[in-house]
Amino acid sequence: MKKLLQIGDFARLGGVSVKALRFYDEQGLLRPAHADPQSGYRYYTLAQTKTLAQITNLRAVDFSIAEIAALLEADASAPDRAESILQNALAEKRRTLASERDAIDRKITATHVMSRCFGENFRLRDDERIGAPKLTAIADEWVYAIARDVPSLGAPVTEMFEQAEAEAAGARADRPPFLLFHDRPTKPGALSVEVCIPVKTGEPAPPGAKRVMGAQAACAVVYSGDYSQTDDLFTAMTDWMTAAGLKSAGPLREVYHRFNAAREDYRLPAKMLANHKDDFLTELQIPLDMPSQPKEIT
Amino acid sequence: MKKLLQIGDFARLGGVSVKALRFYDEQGLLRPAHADPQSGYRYYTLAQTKTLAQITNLRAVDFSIAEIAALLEADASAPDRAESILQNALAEKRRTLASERDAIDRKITATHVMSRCFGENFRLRDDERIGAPKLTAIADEWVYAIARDVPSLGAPVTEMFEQAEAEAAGARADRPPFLLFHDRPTKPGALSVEVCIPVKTGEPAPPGAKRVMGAQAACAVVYSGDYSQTDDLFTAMTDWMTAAGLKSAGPLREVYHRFNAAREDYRLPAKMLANHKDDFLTELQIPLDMPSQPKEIT
DNA sequence: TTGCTCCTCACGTCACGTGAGGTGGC
DNA sequence: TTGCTCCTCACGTCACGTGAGGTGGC
Repeated sequence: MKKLLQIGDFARLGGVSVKALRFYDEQGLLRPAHADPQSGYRYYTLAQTKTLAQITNLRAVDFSIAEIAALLEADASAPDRAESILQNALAEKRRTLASERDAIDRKITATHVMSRCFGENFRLRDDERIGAPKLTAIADEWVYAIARDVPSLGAPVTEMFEQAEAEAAGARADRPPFLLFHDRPTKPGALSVEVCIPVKTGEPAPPGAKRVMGAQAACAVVYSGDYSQTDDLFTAMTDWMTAAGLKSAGPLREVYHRFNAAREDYRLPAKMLANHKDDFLTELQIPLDMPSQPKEIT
Repeated sequence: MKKLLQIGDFARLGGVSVKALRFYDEQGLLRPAHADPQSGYRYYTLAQTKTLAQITNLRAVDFSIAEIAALLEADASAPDRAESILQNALAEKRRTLASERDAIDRKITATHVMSRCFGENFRLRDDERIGAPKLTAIADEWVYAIARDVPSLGAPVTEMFEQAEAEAAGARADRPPFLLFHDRPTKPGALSVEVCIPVKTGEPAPPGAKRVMGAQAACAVVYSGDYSQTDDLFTAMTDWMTAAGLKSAGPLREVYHRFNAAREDYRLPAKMLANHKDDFLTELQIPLDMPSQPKEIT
């Protein structure tokens, strides 16, 4: 005759709450060995500490109730394969935990960066056309790109965009085009730039498309109005970054959220178009060099 | 005249969802610069990207909405103290994040331990009086303790418990008493044991009480019935631990969840008492040496 | 006029914790 | 009989995401 434990005793022995046991019952993870149909009282056996230990051990390393249910199910229905199923699940959980730890490390680094940024109070200048600098991530993008050395910005770049938009038209994605400033001009005085038109990323990869890498961290500022402000703003941003102790890593990016397009046949969504330069919306992004080992900074 | 942005545009520029902006409005974190009373449409200015950047930056390092609200409030109502308030909040968040990272490290270690334990399938032997071994933490405890070298278990230890219960009676806590086996007997053949009666931990610390340290990880087995099984079970547990690649660190602990007490005046709660030895509930706990650097184990 | 964007509810998330109000068992 | 334990709802958590169903603006 097996000894039956009341839910409170079983909970204390197992180091869980009575509420948790009722929840596991409801979820089908751990049914009491006996339940009084009259009173509803739940009774458990010592043998059930095995299942409970499996549950608490798996919960302790962040398995969800659903995952645990699947593992217990495998244990019951396919005991011979259960071991390898479990080892695989543990190995994958390890990878998940490792990437969570990396995410936390990045957050710790970010607090150090913010400690210095906030001293600068997130203010570049008192111009209502200019937003506040923000820390952000830049996603990788599939784009149709044209790279070229140009003598100056303006007309030559516009022409590159016209060409790229026309060629990308069929596969164009709904995301804003941008310009990369590569810091290796081949002729003195020339600018090395690359125009990028985001394209749809279906299978297969669109012909002629390439992948442009983003950045885990970047400093970004949005501004409205014409492009004559770009130079000044870039200088202000680098000053601000210097004051905040940040270093750039990678090419400057100018993103055109709202801009003027000469022709109708680029199939641009209406939200990207602005007829007057006062309505332009542009963003400058500077990828940041985030220290990967924040431990010594305090 | 300030340029007003629709919620969708503002969301895209800020890298957040429209739903998030509505939520921040509702929570009072970021009210739109203008709201059309007729249509309910929300409109934002570029200047508001500053507040949005503060929100997203703080969210990115795990500040809650309530914490951010408090920080923004401080920024608005006490601008001179805001900087130091923020630096303090960041420093504390850093500590929180660091301890979360440590917790994740411990979980990763635990997955390695479990990889080996599950191979042993959490089964010691087919005896329904014996529960499954589980991994658990042992909490620190305030106890009234008596340490002594005894020639054997049984009567001498019972006497120590009687004495300790009697002396601790007034301050006794509702937790089970336990016995520590110290592995440094002073005479050959003698056992060095310490009986521990948990006491209430009010202020001030109870007279004569001492703090017994727990363990971050331990292997534990619950069994019912009399104490003649202890030796066998301890051997089985150490065998199981060896097979699972675990090492003990610290004194064995025997916890008496349900036991026989000769006298009524110890003020023991009824749930701890058992008149017959078949109803005894006892737990053996072996503190574990958890490797703190799991990185090299794969 | 057609799309597109916007609006306000209402509900779901995840693993329980926190009562409320009532009953069963020693 | 008195406490204590147990029961079943019902609701809250946290920061939004996911529709449903409807309206406003270019």
